Amino acid sequence: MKISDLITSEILRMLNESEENTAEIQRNDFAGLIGCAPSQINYVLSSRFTPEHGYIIESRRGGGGYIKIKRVVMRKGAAFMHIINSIGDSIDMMSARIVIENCLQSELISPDTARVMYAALSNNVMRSVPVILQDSLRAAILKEMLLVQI
Amino acid sequence: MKISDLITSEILRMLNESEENTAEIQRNDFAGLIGCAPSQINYVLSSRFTPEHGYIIESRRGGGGYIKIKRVVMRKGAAFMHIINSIGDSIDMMSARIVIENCLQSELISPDTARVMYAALSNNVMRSVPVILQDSLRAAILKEMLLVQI
DNA sequence: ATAATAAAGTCAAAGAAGGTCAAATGATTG
DNA sequence: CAATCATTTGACCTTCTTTGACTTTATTAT
Repeated sequence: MKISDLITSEILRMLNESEENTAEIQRNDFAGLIGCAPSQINYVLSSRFTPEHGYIIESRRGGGGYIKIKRVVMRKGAAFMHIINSIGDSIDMMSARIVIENCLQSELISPDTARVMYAALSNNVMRSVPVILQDSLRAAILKEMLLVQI
Repeated sequence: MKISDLITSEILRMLNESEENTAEIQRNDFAGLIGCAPSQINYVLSSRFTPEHGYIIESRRGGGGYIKIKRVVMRKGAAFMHIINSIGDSIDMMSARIVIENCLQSELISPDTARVMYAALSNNVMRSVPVILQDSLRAAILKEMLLVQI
């Protein structure tokens, strides 16, 4: 019964139906169709269709305005390098989860591998080092694990 | 009559009734139904529905949040638990390597999984924490990763 | 050009969950 | 009986969602 999920799945449906991996919407109309505040479309886009998730957004305001959501498809090596570079020296658990889910969804890694990754980054592990070191440790572990996937 | 036991049996009932070996609850509603503090649900989950017990928990916060309890089939059970228990709170890299090779030999884990494990325990990772913490960190990571192999 | 109109963007507040931790209490065992 | 272990509770924290008021940008009609 979550509106965000409805919006998400509707966009995904449009993307799947499109030959171009592109969905184009009119924000206000779309919001009216779903039955939500227009700004909620922005919320969904910025929380689930970011470059980290593998999407590019393009839009125009004013009369005849639109929002275009493009799904980008990369080859494995390039995709991983991109992901690894985006991690940097430090990452919090939320972002790490997004990275793993994204890899899983685009089938860059198997569910088995994802589970091992989650395990290596779990709270139980993080608890064994001081809080100040956790984000950098998490980044180090995640990057190493992604590196061997290439 | 212990409330924890009530919660436990209620969850088990839901699992048994489910075709998917999955129970999904709304923490606050469920707590209200049972008549206990919401946080007690967490207590029960973390004391009786852990990976060691053969369950995987997944949850989301915020509006429309939920807790999903999945029962997983333990196919490797006993031998595995023995290995995990033998690790203790601290392990050096040589011993860790032996553990992984052992699991690999006995086909408890796949070569892919072994590679991820080695990555998570690599020097690059260890370098990000003080030397005194390295052996305990290594043990924590290894145990968590083995635990999800069950 | 200007003004009116038609989009989309931003941001912060409020609401809706679940998570954590430690203190208090209760149960078990040596 | 003391010590340890398990349970219960509540206060506080973090994350996710929803909404709406206000801003910015583009187009169109005057």
